[in-house]
Amino acid sequence: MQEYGWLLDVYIQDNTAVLWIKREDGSLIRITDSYAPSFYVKPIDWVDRYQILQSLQDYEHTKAVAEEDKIVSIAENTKVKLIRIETRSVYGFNILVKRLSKDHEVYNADLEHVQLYLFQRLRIEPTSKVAFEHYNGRLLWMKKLDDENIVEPPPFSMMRMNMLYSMHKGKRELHEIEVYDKSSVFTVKKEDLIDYISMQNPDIIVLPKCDEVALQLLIDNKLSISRVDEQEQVKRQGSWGGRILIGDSIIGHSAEQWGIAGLVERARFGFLPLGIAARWLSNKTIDSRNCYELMKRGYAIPREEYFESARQLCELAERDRGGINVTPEAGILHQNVASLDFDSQYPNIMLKKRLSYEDPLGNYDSLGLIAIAIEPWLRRRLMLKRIRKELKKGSKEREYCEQRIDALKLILVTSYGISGCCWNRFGNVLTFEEINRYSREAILKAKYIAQQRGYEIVYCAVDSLFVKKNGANREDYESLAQEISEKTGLPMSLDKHFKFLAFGKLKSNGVSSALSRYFGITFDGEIEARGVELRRNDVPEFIKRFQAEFILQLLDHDSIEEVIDKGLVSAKKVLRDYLSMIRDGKVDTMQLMLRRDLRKELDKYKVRTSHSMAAIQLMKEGKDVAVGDTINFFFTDHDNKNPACRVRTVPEVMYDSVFYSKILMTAANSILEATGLKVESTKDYKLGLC
DNA sequence: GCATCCCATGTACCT
DNA sequence: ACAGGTACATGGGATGCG
Repeated sequence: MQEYGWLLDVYIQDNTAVLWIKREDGSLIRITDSYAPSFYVKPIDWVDRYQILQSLQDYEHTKAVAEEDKIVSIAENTKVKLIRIETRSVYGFNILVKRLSKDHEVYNADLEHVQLYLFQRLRIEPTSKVAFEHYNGRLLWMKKLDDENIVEPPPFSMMRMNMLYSMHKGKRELHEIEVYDKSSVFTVKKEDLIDYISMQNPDIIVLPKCDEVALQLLIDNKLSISRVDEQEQVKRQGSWGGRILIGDSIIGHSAEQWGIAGLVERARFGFLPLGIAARWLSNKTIDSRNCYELMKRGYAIPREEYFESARQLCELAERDRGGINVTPEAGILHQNVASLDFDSQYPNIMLKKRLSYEDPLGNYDSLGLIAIAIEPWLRRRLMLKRIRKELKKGSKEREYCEQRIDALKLILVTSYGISGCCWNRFGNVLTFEEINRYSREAILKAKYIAQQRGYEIVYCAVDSLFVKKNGANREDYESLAQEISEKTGLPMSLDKHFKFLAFGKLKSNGVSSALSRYFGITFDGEIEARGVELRRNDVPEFIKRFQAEFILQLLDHDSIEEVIDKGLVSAKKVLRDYLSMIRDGKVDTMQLMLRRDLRKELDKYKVRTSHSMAAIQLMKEGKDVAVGDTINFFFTDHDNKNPACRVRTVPEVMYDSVFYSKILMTAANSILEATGLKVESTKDYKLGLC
């Protein structure tokens, strides 16, 4: 009987492929499929070939041995006679690969088994909508159904939880679990958790420090997880018994930011199970897509094919340069500025110029590996952007759409980033440099065209151009972008139309302005900022709120005269209000917390940074602190000689009002300095302080 | 002997 | 194990001062 559903998870267990499918009625079904792992080996000569074939004939681990013609290098593209070894088990596979790879080139040998199964046998991306049939739980056939135009993600349910610990006889113990439901939070006792999970029956469970916590939970609850390979299952691919377990912070985003839609997008691009797609970084994810595309085309995957030739230093200096930029004038308030951006500049360059690892200069017209891997996804992202325009702001559909767009953006940008990276199996520095060269060329051309049309260049960086012209309106800027698109062959569009815009001064020398540090207000009345305090994650909420308010009060006016007359006055009032709030000790300490990530083990810190000191305090209180944790702390005595006495993690002591006044002033000053607006003297405010 | 400046270094965050 | 860039604290040594 034919059934329909979505491919929730796939993994290899006990030498069998296990597929979990979420059916349309919401039920979950587990189906198995046979899997015989295989790889290739290249004989050195005919004697060697004979020996390999002989030695494997009746070997206990081999199921079948055969010769096949395969392409083994993207650079050469010619077929080579390889020996294909099909093994009886994952164990046998590992033994044979280890033995043969000592003296031979082996192929398809360093991919995960689930990848080999998906690429060679199932050939359907996990999370896809599928039609299938099974007999007694054995897969008979499965077909991918098209759901490419549906913005809504598959109906996978997600549950997010947080662990609360308590101290018991000097030992840290899991006490209860906080579970986040759509809008509410409630706690579940440890012993009730498994019942609760069974009741809610989520497909995806999001939990902090996924692997350790998940394993411990399952072991604590004696849930048939004693077997080593099941523990491996959880650790390596984040799935267990039809549920996907992922960490709460995934590749730079939280699980919510990705959303199921974003994760599905990543899984489909990587041709990977959701749990793996959620934990693998971009290099591996893109490698996965590359390998799939190559295997589909008759390639055997080499262990490494990274290319970098030795070159003269002067040649390097000439070629290996990043994007150019024109430093903006700081200290003045620009009016009527437009920012024009090349859309997906790097991916478009790679495609248009046919640049790829194997053809770094784009000499041949054929589609290279990079284009093969990303072209469909660049097109898909454009389609999603078109769909987004039709979706209402704040609607669920729009959010799904945006999650997909963001996930693809990361993949596309990263495919440029890894093009010349030595960790990339197929990487080639020449390709990377050539992309940069075209990027420079394009932005130079854009600059030239804008100047020809009488626009003043305010700022120009890798893929964006800030221009202004007296009396120019939105349509003028749009047609300029249009012209640049046509002449460079790379799509460019108007991003923001600023009423007022200012660039931050470089803190190090105070003169030239900083790259990518600006703020302004658009004609839609929206504040836009890059790089300044209010955009920084480690700055206290109170300071960020202040700076946003300060900029709004200063710039939300119709003319520069009004900014000077009214804006400056009301902004100064905001500054005074916030300063007195700090001075009077009225600010909620939670609003003054700095957040900083612990990026290595505590004992590895050479410098006693404030957040590492805070982390030590937390540890002494019995909290568990680990790499990757975000430390929340605030300053109680910033100038204390002893770094350990400067900070606190819990708001039991009064904050250091001098310190917070100082950074508030800095946040205000960097705005005023950037605009060049004269305040009599910022010392005035300091007087009010002491 | 102590405060202050200078600067390399370490660390984290942003685009 | 994406690249490239900035900001800013720390702490040891140099310098200044009494």
